[in-house]
Amino acid sequence: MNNIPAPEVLFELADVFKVFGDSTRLRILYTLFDDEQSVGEIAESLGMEQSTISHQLKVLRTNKLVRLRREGKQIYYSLDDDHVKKIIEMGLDHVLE
Amino acid sequence: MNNIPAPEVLFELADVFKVFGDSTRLRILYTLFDDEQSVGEIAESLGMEQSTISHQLKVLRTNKLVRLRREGKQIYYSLDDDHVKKIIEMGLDHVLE
DNA sequence: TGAACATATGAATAAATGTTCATATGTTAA
DNA sequence: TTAACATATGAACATTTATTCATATGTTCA
Repeated sequence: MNNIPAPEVLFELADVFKVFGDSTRLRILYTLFDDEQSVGEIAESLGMEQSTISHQLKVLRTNKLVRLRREGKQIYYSLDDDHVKKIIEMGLDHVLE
Repeated sequence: MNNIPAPEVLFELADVFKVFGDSTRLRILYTLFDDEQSVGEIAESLGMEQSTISHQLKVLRTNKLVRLRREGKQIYYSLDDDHVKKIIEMGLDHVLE
């Protein structure tokens, strides 16, 4: 796996890491580590504007890091797959070493 | 591991991912996957300005993703540890899935 | 010492990005 | 249908960031 990936893959890869590269998005992801939460719950729990959370959830969604489920008026977000946790764990290992 | 890390850890974590979130830096890291390279070699191989590479190597160095070794006039850079490869592999898995 | 070379660095600029405010969209219940 | 609520979205603004150019620093060799 020593070759540089094709440009479009490389840009996608950079984009994925960019998504993890913001503390607000990391906090949102951590909030979803245990179980799904509605937009309002996340905003409340992080003490941030609903709008901010919504914008960032869109970024997370676009990059397939979270998925959503509608239930009545609320929309519940959850982590999309296990990569998310693993990537964060890897990063944390590096920071804490 | 369900708790949100302390703010300063969180910011560090975001910073690390930020470093991976740029295609130039990813290309530099890939260039170093096999073995060490001098600044000039990297610049040449990527077809970019020496100055650009030097600036980005500094970012990589600051975040402990690469280390350097001086040999005469040249400075050879190499990956600092295995986390680097692993983190990139994880990201790639996510992109390619 | 001085010339040649390799790398680093500072300032400037353009582009990307996170947050806020205001408002739109969509859902529920009366 | 309308009111109330939850979420999404667009525009604006401030901040961050990647690249370039010019130049400084540091090393080798004559």
